[in-house]
Amino acid sequence: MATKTELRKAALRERLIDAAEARIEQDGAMALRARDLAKDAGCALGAIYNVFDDLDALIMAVNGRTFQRLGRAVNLSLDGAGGLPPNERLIRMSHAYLGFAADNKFLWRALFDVQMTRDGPAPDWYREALAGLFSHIAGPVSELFPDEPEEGVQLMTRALFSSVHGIVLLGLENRISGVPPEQIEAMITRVLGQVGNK
Amino acid sequence: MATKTELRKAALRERLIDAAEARIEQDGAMALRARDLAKDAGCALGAIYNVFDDLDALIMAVNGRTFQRLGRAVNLSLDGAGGLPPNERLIRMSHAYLGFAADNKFLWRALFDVQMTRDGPAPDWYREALAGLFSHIAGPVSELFPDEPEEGVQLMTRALFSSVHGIVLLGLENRISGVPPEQIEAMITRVLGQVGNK
DNA sequence: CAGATAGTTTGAACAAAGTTCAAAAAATGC
DNA sequence: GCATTTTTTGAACTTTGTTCAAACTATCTG
Repeated sequence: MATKTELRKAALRERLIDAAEARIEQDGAMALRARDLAKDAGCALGAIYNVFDDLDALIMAVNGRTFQRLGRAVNLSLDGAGGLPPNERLIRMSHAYLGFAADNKFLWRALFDVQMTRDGPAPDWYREALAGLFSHIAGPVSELFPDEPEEGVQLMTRALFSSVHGIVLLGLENRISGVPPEQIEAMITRVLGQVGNK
Repeated sequence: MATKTELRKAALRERLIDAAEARIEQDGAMALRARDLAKDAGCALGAIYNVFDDLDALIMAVNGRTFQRLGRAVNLSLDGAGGLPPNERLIRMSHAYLGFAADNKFLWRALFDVQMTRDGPAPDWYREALAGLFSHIAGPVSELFPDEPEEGVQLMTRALFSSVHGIVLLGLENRISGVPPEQIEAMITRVLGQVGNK
């Protein structure tokens, strides 16, 4: 049953995720402060810890939302692209990935940053969300390599995702390399354009 | 002139970098503690700040060393490989990159992690070290694409480095995906094996 | 409805951790 | 050998995440 207390708890949970999402979007996950969040959500400092184990857990909750949005963005890029050659579909998805990362820099980075801090394995839903992304890529890849066994397709899928991820990661990191978005797009296109050529 | 004081300062600097390197290698850059370092180096807590602006600057000094070692490792992989086809040379370098990252996980990660925390651009020597890595890749790439203008070669070079970096990054991040090293190697080989095929 | 009991929320207090800076120690100059 | 400058020191300050005894609220019972 949903007691009054449970409802309040759920509402607070929501408000905290909202606040954390806004703050991460603005300043990045590193800049999250428990006291700021409590103010934003209109609750006591300690209340955060009645709802989340720690701030990392709260960031992970935000990551859950971000993963949903990322998945939708990548999916959307395939709308009406069913007839295109697999190469082209891979490029579209990757460009969508780049676009999402560029538009949601801090939120997107939080997706991969937090994991590095933690010790244990990522939660199940997290691994599943990543697997979901992979599954979209596996389609075109298996079309590109029809003779490849299942295992090889999986490996290639993972490899291509990682490649695009790396290009986006270093491309957006303008402290290190700083490349304009059109060039990042061009890099993806060139690398993926090669794939499957005999 | 090298006064006695300056010599001591230089020696302390060295000891601090040694200590920080050892600690990062063991537990990662996140686990660096100013008080631990002071004990390790046999100096006062405040002495760290006479020699480095802050702990980030110390980590960057360690990164300097790590970059040197990484550069040597990648170079070494080309020893006696001058006659190999460019594809093969790219694969060798990338495998060396993977090997270094796997053997120096925390130190290698510090190379790219710290930048994300900072605001300003990376120091000159850092960008130059990265450019040095790129330059080794540019050779084989321009052989693979002889008709490509300089700019396109640079773009492709950056793209390939980023791809390999992404594969290594996600491959070693076993909280997220956890792939055995041989498979990471296979992923690199497959992606780079495609490059340049017409 | 009042009082007792169980559950919830609160924010002051605690425990790190990076950084500063007045005072002590050391080096240098005369 | 004293005075002055420079260097080194570590206690103190600040900022954080996190805890937990106390205050508060809700629920139950007669």
